Amino acid sequence: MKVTKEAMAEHREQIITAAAKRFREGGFDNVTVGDIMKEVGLTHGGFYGHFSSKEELVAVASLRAMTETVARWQKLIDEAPGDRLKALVDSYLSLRHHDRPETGCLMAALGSELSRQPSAVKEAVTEAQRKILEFLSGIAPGKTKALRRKQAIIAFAAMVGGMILARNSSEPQLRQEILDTVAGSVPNSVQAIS
Amino acid sequence: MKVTKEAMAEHREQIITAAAKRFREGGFDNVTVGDIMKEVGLTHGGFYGHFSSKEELVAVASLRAMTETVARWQKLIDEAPGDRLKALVDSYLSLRHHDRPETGCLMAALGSELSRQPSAVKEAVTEAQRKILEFLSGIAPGKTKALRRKQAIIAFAAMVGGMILARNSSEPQLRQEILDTVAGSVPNSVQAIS
DNA sequence: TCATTTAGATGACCATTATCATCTAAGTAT
DNA sequence: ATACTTAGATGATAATGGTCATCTAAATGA
Repeated sequence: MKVTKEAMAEHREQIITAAAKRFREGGFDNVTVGDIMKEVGLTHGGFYGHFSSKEELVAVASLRAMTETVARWQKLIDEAPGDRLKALVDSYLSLRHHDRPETGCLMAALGSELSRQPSAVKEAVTEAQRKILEFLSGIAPGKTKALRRKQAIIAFAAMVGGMILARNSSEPQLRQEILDTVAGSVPNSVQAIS
Repeated sequence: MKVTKEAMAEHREQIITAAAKRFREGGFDNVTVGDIMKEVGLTHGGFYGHFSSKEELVAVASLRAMTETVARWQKLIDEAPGDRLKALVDSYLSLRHHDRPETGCLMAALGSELSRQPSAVKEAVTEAQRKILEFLSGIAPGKTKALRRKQAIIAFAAMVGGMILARNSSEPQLRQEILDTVAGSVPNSVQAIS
């Protein structure tokens, strides 16, 4: 069953997209090549025509997830009036994001697993992380560039940590307390170090 | 080869301790029952005399790791002069902790995997998390109880997020920048929301 | 239109692992 | 000491999952 060149390219895209979702949802180890291919509507064997190994897909899909996220953030702040960083933080630390790791931030969904991946994966992620910090620096308030950079780092750390803590709280009340408290603190904390 | 009652209890402890280490080092999925038993000096089959399943060990070992951490923190602040929260944060966001996930904070080492564990595990972790927040509330500066509680949550989120971001930066420079920036911010951010 | 190329399907292989039944030798209670 | 109990060793089992060789049918180029 050969397929158009375009169809093949599309399949590749679909595999990456599906992987980026499923990995964030279930973790790299618990999602199989077969799972992903089935979701795309193909069979497991065809996978190795697109990627040389699952590890390669992990790298590509991780990058994809982070790119998606920045794109979503960009759209969000374009529409946000007033404090753009605050709008972003509130959206990040929302129940909606909490409930949907599969379309959310890669770091919050897979942060601890990522750090154990082979260096090829880690390097790709490092690059993407750099881009995220640059993006956040761009919307952070602050007089100097160095200050905005600091604010970006602090905000991102609080966002990722806050979401991970919230996702590990089975009590809805505690979960909400964490989300609200961290969200409420970020803009303040950021202004405090001026 | 039967063994003394005390020896058996000790074996159980050793299994939990080894598991708590290996899991933090390699992730729940990548460490096998056999790996852990081998580290203790026993064979894989004996495992099921101590635990009903690997899942049970995951829960017990997670709890153990968090308990260990709080104990270490207690010891640290007992010896720390001055700002206790700052001392703790600096120690947490150190290169030493960065390099040794296996003896460090469970949330930083396994945070994203934990949230996917069955509810029995998650509930145990939630309880431990509560204890950690109470502990941090106890050493946070602030006039009112509510304020100290907020500071505790914010600090913990920044610590966990900061360490995860650092562990995902393959560039030593970026890594150090993240650790330093987040560490430097926490006490400030905490005072800012008063 | 025909020959060539190749994306994907099929099926198998092999390694890994959680789990368990069975066995044995060493503690423990009488 | 003797009989009973049981922790741990051994080995098996069944499921899972990454990878690849092979096949086939459709697309492409001449």
